[in-house]
Amino acid sequence: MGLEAVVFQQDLFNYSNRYLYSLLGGNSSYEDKHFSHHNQTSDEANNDFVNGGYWVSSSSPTSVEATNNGNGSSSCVVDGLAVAVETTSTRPKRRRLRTRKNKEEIENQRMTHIAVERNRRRQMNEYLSVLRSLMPESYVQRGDQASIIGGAINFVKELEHCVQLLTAKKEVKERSDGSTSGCSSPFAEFFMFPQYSTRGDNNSIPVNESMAAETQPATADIEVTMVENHANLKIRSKNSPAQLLKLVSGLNSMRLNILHLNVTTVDHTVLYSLSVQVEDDCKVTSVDDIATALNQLLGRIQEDAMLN
Amino acid sequence: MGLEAVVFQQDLFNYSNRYLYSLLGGNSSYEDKHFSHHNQTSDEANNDFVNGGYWVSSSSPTSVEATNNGNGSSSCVVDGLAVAVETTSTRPKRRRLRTRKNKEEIENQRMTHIAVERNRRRQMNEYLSVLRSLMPESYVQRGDQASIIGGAINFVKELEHCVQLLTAKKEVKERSDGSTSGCSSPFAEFFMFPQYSTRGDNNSIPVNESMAAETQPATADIEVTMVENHANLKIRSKNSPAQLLKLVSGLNSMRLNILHLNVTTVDHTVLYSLSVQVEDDCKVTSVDDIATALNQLLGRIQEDAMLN
DNA sequence: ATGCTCACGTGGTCAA
DNA sequence: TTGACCACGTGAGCAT
Repeated sequence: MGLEAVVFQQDLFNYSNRYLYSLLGGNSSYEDKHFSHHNQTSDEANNDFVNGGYWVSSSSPTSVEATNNGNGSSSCVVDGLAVAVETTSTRPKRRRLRTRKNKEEIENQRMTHIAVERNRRRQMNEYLSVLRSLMPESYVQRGDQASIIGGAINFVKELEHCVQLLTAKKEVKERSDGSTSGCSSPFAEFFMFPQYSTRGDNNSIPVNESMAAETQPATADIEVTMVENHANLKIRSKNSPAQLLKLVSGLNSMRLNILHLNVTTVDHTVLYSLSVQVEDDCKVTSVDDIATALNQLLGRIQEDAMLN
Repeated sequence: MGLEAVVFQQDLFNYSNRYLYSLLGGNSSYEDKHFSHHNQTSDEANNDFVNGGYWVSSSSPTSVEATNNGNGSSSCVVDGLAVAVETTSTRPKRRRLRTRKNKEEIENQRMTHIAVERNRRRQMNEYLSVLRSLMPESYVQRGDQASIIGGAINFVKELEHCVQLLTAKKEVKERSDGSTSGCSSPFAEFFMFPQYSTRGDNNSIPVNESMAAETQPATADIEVTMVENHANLKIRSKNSPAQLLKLVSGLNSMRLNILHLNVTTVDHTVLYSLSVQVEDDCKVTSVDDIATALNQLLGRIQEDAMLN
């Protein structure tokens, strides 16, 4: 292998060799590159067609393959170079061996670098195609990847606008007008007359009649309303691990049968909104009883979270 | 400037001049490059800030401008090159002129190409930053541009889900009849490509590769989609006592952290729609794994309900 | 021919 | 050191 001869015929340019290599490897052996690589890329393409339909993010096998192919082609090219220069070099062999190992390692790193970079590009394109797939056609006329994310911008704006509109319409249906402007904490606007509230400025509820609540502090915002044997519960609290599990378990043991449940998490605040059926053998039947029981339950859950 | 001397000390390689030039120009003479080009790029930047702020998808004006600027800067460079060639070459003058013109033009095109490409990259980054700016913080922890569009995928899904929910709620409020194009069973329209389905007419998925699913029958309609470590789960099943409790418990023990959960009950059919975060120590990471685990979990829950 | 887009290989840089 | 990310310049392909 005359590889080393080429590399060290001039010690001056430590880097330019790499460039010459890439030059010749990139230009003269073009068909070589497109042979060794095109197989790979077409395989990838096929793979993506099979997997991509179902969105499986398996990136590792292809990258390994790419590395192998890259090594194969590169060594071949370098051999070609070596023959031409072998006649001109007269260096001792020791240095050649040491430096050869060095070069090998550098080549190795280089190939992994190439593979990694290729992977990165591929993942990006996968994401782009996914993003494109879940947008309506009109937002992405040009398949251009800049246009895709441009269309995503518009689409997100549109969706947000849509959500805003719908929630506004829903809000205006409930006639909860006006008081949403100064709500600093999330979900605060969901509570009209909470039995328990963590907010200090407990306005709009001047004399809360839930005297039972005063014996223990509020662990969360809790609002309970009831019609016949159906109750609507709204709970806003800090999130904690397994909170939902314990809450559901507690309600279950309280003989409150969950019909609808909606939990929404924003940052570390979570809002539970549920409608439950008060079973016949349930011990707590009034709104205040339920609210108190909920407050105790959430207090226990919080304590649990503290300990763990 | 010793740059050109290096470039033309060998006439052998017709292309390598370009490469060596770009090498030295790109690496060693960093400040040089940033002298001649930076005027241009900064002008472009200003211009794009004016246009880009308004979201005008006009790629042509900027490109034209880039071309002009590229001409100016490139001619400068080429002049420098020409001087260097005069001293070392001994060719007749006619050819020199022709080739010089040729070289000039090629250099010209090259510079415009560079400028265009640079513009393209810049525009892409602008789009990315815009897209990032209008997403909540939690969707884009890592400022990575792959993560940005990954987060955008999640965000779009979440928004779409939200819209679907709101419109569905509005619809169901106005009319409770199941006239949605012949869907006999409720919630059937929520499933696009379920991994498990209780419906016999499993059309539109001719050869689903999830062979693991066939080993056991579907206990419910289950659809899992995933992006990064966020998964969206849709489950439709028959209602049974404490089903939700067991489901939440099961997900908890599977290290699937529930971010959003929505359960809706109609008659004896219940639809769970939840978005979960796949924790780092989770054993099931692929969509099929999760779907299979869900199917098993629901099967166990159903068996439990049978016995009690 | 020209413009535009993309994939590629590469060097620089920042953090673990 | 290593790995991840990014910007860069460059050649190819595909449209106008």
